Amino acid sequence: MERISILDTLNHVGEEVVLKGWVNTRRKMGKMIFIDFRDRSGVCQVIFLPNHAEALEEAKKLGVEYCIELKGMVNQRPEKQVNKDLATGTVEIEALELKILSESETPPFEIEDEFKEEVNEELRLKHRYLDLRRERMQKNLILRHNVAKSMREYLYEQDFMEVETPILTKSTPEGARDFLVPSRNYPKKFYALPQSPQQYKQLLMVGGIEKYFQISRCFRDEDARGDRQPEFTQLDIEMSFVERDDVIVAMEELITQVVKVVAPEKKLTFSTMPRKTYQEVMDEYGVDRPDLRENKEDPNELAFLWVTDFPFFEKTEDDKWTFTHNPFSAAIPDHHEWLMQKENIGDIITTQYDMVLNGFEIGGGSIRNHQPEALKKVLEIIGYSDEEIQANFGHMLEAFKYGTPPHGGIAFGLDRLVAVLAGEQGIRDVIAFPKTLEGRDPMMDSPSDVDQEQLDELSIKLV
RNA sequence: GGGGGUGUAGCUCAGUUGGUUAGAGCGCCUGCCUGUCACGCAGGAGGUCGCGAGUUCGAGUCUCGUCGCUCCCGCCA
Repeated sequence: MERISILDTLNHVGEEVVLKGWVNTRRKMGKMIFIDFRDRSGVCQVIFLPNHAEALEEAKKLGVEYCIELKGMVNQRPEKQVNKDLATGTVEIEALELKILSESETPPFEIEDEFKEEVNEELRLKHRYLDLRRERMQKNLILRHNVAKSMREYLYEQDFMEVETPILTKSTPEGARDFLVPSRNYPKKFYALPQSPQQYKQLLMVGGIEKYFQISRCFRDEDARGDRQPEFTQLDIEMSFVERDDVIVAMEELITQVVKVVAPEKKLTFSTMPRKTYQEVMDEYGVDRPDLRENKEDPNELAFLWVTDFPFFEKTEDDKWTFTHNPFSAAIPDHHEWLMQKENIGDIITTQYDMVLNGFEIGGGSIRNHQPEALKKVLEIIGYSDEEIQANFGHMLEAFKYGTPPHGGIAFGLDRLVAVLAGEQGIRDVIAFPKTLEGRDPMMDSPSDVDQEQLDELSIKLV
């Protein structure tokens, strides 16, 4: 007989079924035993009665988290025994046969935690495989899966192409600190893990892909936060032949559609996302990612907002120019001449747009400089020499010589978006295997020592 | 790199002015229980009070150091 899911028992009243899953809780009542039986779909109650003595005898051995296979009869519960707190509360499984597939030691923390307190996070991470069995993490990962799935479905429908870009890539001087990977074939040289697929996706536009997306892992070797991990996931998008409004409209439709599909219970504060300039939000709210919810206590309210018209450059402490967001961005058309003449640098506005949700920056992008001369001006303004420009960005300038389409795009922080939709404070609870704030994995115990032999192959000497 | 919080049973925590044998709830084990669903009742096991020094007749408690975790600032194009 084929296994069915626990939730599906509702559709099999009066039938014999086979269920597989885990023992959530036990209630031993002398001559009969109840268990709450759990699989990915939910929980239902099983009763072991003396008229099926063999199963009852086996059930006496059961502990929590035992993995079992069960043949049973799905019975409608009498009116008085219905459990309104349980999705399957109108039925009950009368156990006929029980097979223990796998015993379990007593878990280090309780899996069934509806009324329990928050468990120390490091302990959860050390036994993440058990933490993942808990309702909270199951819900969050299912939500995350649904978000990614609906993003893909929408983008496929809109004729976007999914393309993978390298994880072993090149270190660049600007931006966040890189994670480095030593090269064996080229002693003393290093790959870097990508901080984002930015350059690759633009080169895909040069390559004629026109509409690209990727759910891509990004790496930044900076100290973590509740909403920042050393590795995180972006929905990365780039489009050719578009202007700023085209991207904003398309992305607004994408996100609105995703929310509608995965979280229909959510209410949007604004039916179309308001757009405010950086100057406006700073004047009105004092932050560049204001939380515009009308009722911040309402867990189902979502206030999206576009912030645009950021200054392109700002001064560093040592009085040099640096870019505020992205060196590959174009200036707004009205300021393009200023950029080309390197005039009024502090007043130049970039095409950068950020999507803000309930006070979190969940996405950002821009129209790019597709003319090599314009990109070169940006790099000159931030103080790179011709040699540095050639070494670090020569491939971009070279590529842009060959009929580069105007293009622009965006990257969404998938972890943050899912965290807000899940009502979680931080992104670690929507990532299957996150790192601690110090960048450690307590379960695998990484980072870790390596053999001398490995170091020798890489020409690395530890100090 | 800086600042705050925190560390006591498997888990979540309490622990008075420094006082003699360190507690509770949950979990776990044993027994009883045919309608429980946060089952109930009776009994039981379980502690390097993060680690190390110091003060003291006496330290979970005070002092110093150290380590872990966590939150924030710096940082994060």
